[in-house]
Amino acid sequence: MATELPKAYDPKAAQEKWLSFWEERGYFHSEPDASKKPYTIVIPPPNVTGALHMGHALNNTLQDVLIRWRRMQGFNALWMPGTDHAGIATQSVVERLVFQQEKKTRHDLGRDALVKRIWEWKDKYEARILGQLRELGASCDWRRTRFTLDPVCARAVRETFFRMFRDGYIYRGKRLVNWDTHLQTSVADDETYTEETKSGFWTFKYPVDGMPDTFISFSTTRPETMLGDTAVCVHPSDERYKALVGKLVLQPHTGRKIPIIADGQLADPELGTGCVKVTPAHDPNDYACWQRHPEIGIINILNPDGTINEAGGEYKGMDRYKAREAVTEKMKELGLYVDKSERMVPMPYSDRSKTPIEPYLSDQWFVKMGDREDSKPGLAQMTMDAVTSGKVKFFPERYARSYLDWLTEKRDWCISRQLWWGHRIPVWSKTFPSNRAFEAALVWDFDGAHQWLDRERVASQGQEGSLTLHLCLKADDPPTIARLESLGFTQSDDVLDTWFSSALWPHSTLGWPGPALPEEKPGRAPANWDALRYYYPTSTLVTSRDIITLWVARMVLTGLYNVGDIPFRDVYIHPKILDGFGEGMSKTKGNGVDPLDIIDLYGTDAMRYTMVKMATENQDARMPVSNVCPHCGTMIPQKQEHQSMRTKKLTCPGDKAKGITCGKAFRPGGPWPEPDPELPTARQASDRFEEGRNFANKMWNATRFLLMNLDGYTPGPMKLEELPTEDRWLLSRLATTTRAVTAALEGYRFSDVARLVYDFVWSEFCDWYIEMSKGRLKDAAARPTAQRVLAGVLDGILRLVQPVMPFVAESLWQALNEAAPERGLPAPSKAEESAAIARWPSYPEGWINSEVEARFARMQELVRGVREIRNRYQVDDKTRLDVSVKCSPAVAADFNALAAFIGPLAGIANLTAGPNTAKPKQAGGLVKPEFEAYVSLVGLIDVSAELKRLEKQLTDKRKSLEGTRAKLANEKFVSGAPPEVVQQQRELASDIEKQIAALEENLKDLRSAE
RNA sequence: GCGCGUUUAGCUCAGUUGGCUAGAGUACCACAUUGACAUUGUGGGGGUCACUGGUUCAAGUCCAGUAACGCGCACCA
Repeated sequence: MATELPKAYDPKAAQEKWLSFWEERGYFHSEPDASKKPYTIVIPPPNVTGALHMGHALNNTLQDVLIRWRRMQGFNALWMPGTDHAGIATQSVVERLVFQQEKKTRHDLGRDALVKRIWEWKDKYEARILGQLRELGASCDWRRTRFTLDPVCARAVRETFFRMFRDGYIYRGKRLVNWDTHLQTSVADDETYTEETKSGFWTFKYPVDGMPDTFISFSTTRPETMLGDTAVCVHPSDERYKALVGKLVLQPHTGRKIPIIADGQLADPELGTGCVKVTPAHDPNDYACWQRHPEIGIINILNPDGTINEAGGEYKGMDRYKAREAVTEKMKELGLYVDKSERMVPMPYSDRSKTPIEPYLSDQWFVKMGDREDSKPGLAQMTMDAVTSGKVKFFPERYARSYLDWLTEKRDWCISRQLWWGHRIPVWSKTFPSNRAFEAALVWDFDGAHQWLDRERVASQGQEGSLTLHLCLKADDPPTIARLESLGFTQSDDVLDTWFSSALWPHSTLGWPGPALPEEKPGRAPANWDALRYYYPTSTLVTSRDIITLWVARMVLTGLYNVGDIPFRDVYIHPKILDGFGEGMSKTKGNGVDPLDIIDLYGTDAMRYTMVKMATENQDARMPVSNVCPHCGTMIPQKQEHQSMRTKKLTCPGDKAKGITCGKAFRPGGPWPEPDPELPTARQASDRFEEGRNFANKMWNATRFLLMNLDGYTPGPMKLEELPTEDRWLLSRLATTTRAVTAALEGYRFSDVARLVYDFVWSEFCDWYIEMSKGRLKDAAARPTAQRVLAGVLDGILRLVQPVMPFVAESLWQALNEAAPERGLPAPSKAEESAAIARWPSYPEGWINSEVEARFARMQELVRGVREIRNRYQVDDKTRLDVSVKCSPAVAADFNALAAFIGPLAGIANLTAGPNTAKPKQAGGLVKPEFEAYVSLVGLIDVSAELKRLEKQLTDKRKSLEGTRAKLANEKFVSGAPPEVVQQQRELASDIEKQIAALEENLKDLRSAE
C-alpha cells in the first residue's frame, strides 16, 4: 500500500511544517543574477504599530500570488518586505501608553527618552507584524527586510532632501495647517475626519468707523477668532453694502480698525447676513482671501497648545474655548451681540487624538510641485507624464484618472511635521536681526560638497526685517555641526512627513544612492548599486486606492527625480473589503475582522483562496461576519449594533437544527482593549471562507484517492492520440485551464484565477474524471495509463494551485513526490523537490480539442439526464436502469466506447445506442437535442402524476416553439442577423419540434400503460 | 456641487467584442451514505438583470435620463 494521508486536511500542521521548510531552503531569497530576469515587488510597508487586518491579508495575499507565480515561471523573484515608522500614528500610540502608565507627557520625558521608548515599542511590534505576514505564507525575502528609519533609508532620505534643497524644490513657507492642539502637531487632511457637531452660531455686529449708529453684522461659529480679524468682507455686487466698502470698522476687543473689503469668492450674498468676518490665520477660506488681499494683514492669535497668544491682548493665556465665552461676553457688554442659535456644523477632528482641529498658521517646509521658470522639471508634471506616456500602467485603468486629477492641481507638498518620531529635518537655522549681520554670515566658509546654503526673508509679526539663514547638511558631520552650533545655529525640531521616506521605498531599499554601504545587520542582504541596477524598476505595485495620491504618485515622483526612472511598471489597485453592511472596516467603527481568527478557524489556504476570489475588477467585497459562540461554536450573524462595542454582551441562542441549546453569554468579537475574565470573547467567522476550506480538503482527498490507487505505478510517456476519450478530454481541459489561469494572472484578474482552478479541480477532475477512473483502475490493462494521467494531471493542478494555496499544495506535492516522484505530461520527469519552486505549467496547444470536449459534453448530458429521471421518480440507486439511445452511428460508437464508465455514473444496467435502436416499451422520456434517449421505467413510476407533468411540459414547449417560429418568420431578423444566429434559431426550432414529438410519444406510451 | 464606481437568486458575487434556455458559491428542499472526501454525492426549486426611455433583427451587456448606495475631491461664515 502506498502512502496514506489522514482523512482530512489539517491546515495548522501544514502551515507550521512548510513555513520552516521553505525558509530553511532559502527559496525566497533572491540575489542579482544576470542569467535570469528579475520580477520585483516592494511591499507597501505596514505600520509598525499595526496588527494584521483584513486589508493586509488581501494586499499581501495578492502580492504573494504574483511573486510565487513568477518565481515558478523562472523569474528571479524578489519580494522586498519591511515596515513603516508611520510618524504620528506610532508616536501617539506610545505617548498615550506612557501617559497611561506613568502619567507623563512627552515634554516630561524629553525628546531622546521618548524616541528611545518608541524604538523599544517598534522592535516588539515590528516583530509581531512581520511574524503575522510570515504566517500568511508571504514568500518575502526576509533577509532584505527594511524599516523606513533604517540607515539604508535614512541615507536616501538625507540625499533626497539635500538634492531638492539644492535644486530649489524645497522651500520654507507659512501655511495654514490642521493643528492638533493636543498632540501639538500639524496633521494632514487625510489624518482628519469630519463629524457633525452641535455648535453655537452667533451673530455679532461691528461699528463702522466714522458713521455713528452704523453697524455691519456677521455670523460665526468661532467667536474667539474675532481677535484675529483683519477685515470684514462682502460680495462686490451686494447693493446693501456697496456704500460701505472701503470704510473701516472697529474690532472692539483689540481696538484695531479693520477694512470692509469686497471679495466675490469669499462672501455669498445669499447666505446669512451676506457679510463675513475675515480671520486669515485661522480659517482656510479667509486665508485664501488674504492671499488675494494681502494688504489686510494676517494675525495669528493662538499658541501651539490652543491658548490665546499675546496678539489676543487681555485674553492672552486663555484657552480658546474660555476665550470664546469671554469674547462673546464682551460683545454683549458693548451691545454688539445680536443673537445666538444652535446648529449642527461639520467639525474637523484629528484622527489620532480625537480632538478638534484648529486651522493654524505655522512655518513649514514644502516641496514645490508646480512648473519652474528654469530648465528644471516641474515635479507634478513629470510625475503625470510617467502615466500619460504609458510607462506606468494602472490596473484597473480607471485609477490613472484619480492619479492625474490630483496631480493636475500641482499643490505643494508640506513635508514637515511637528513630531519627534521620524527623519529629523537636516536643516540648521539662525535668525539675524538685520540684513548686515546676515550678509556677514554668508561669507563663512563651508564645504560646498556637503552643505548647501539657502537664504530667506522671514516676515513674522513684529520682526520685520529680520532674516533667517537655513543650512542643509548632506550628512551628519560632527565637526561641522559643532561649528554651526557654536555659531548659534540650531537644527530644526521638525521631522519629515512619513510619506517622504515611504516615497523613496522602491529605490532606497534597493540601495540608492549607493555605493557607500551603511552598516548592515548580520544576515542582511546588502543594498547597493548591484541590487538597484538589477531589480529597479520594480515590476508591480499592489496597493489600495486610498493611497494612490499619498504614496503611489510620490514614489513615481522621487523615483524619476532620484533614479531617473519609474519605480514600477504596473500598479494594481485592489478592492476594499467591506463589512456585511457595505461599510469600510476601521478601528473606529469596530467592524474589523481579525485574520488570525479566520486562519485559526479555516486555515491560511482558505483565507488566501477567499482573498483571491474577492479581488474582482470593479467591485468592493462585502464580508458578512458571524460571532462564534465560545461555548458551543454556534455562528451568530453579526448585526450592526454588535459593532463598535455597542453591545457588550450576547446570549447564544443555540442552534435548533443541530439541537444545541446553549443560552450562555459571551462578548461579541471586536477590538476590545482588555480581555474580560468573566465573559469570554467570541471569535469571528464568515462563511465566505468555507469555500476555500472545502476546496483545500477536496484536493487533499483527491490526492488521497490517487495515493490509495498508485500501487504498481510506473512512469511512462504517453501518446495523445492513443489515449481514450476521457483522457483526451481531461488533458484538453487542463491545457485550456492552464492557459486561462496564466492569462488571468497576467491581467491581474485574480478572481478569475480562483474560479478557474476551482471549477477545473472540482467540477471536472473530481466529479467526472476521478469517478470514471475508478473502473479503469480495476482493469489491469487500463490501470497504468489511468495512473499516469491521474498523477500527471494532479501534478499540474498542484502547480496551478501553489501560488494561491501554497500550504495544501506543498503538503500534497511532498506526498506525491514520495509515491510518484517521476510523473508529468506528456513525458514524465523527476518532479522538483518543492511545489514552491516547481515550474509553472504550460501544455501543448494541440491538446486543446474542441471536438473531444463536445463529445464528452454529450456523454455528460446523457448521464445528467438519467440522474435527473432517477431523482424525479425516486428510483433508488440499487435499481439499474435500461437506457436506449437513438442516435447517429458516430455518437453511438462514442457511447458504446464509454459505456463502461457511463454505467456506474448513472446506474445504468444496459446502454444500447445506435440508429436503429428500438425504444423500450413504456419508457419514461428523456429528450436531448442531438439524440433521443429513453429510460425504461416500467413499474417504477406513478403514471398519472407523470402524465400531468408531461402535459404541462408539452404546453410550455408549444408556446416556446411558437415564439421561435415567429422570430424566424420576421423578415428583418432573417435578413439582419448574422447567418449563424439565424441558423441557431432554426436549430432551436427543430430541437423543440423534436422534443414535442418525443413528448407526444411519451404521453402515448404512458396512456397505454395506464 | 464635481468625478469615479455599484445595483443580477434569500446572502456573497461572476457574466469578455450585444447573440443558444442568465451562471457559481452559500442558504433552502428532496434523495443517497461502508469504497478519496458529510469540509461529501445526486437532483430540484428560486431571477421583471434597480427604474424609464432609446438604438438594434437581437440589450443584463450599448446610449440618455431617474433613483438608491459607496468612494474620492471641493464646499459648508
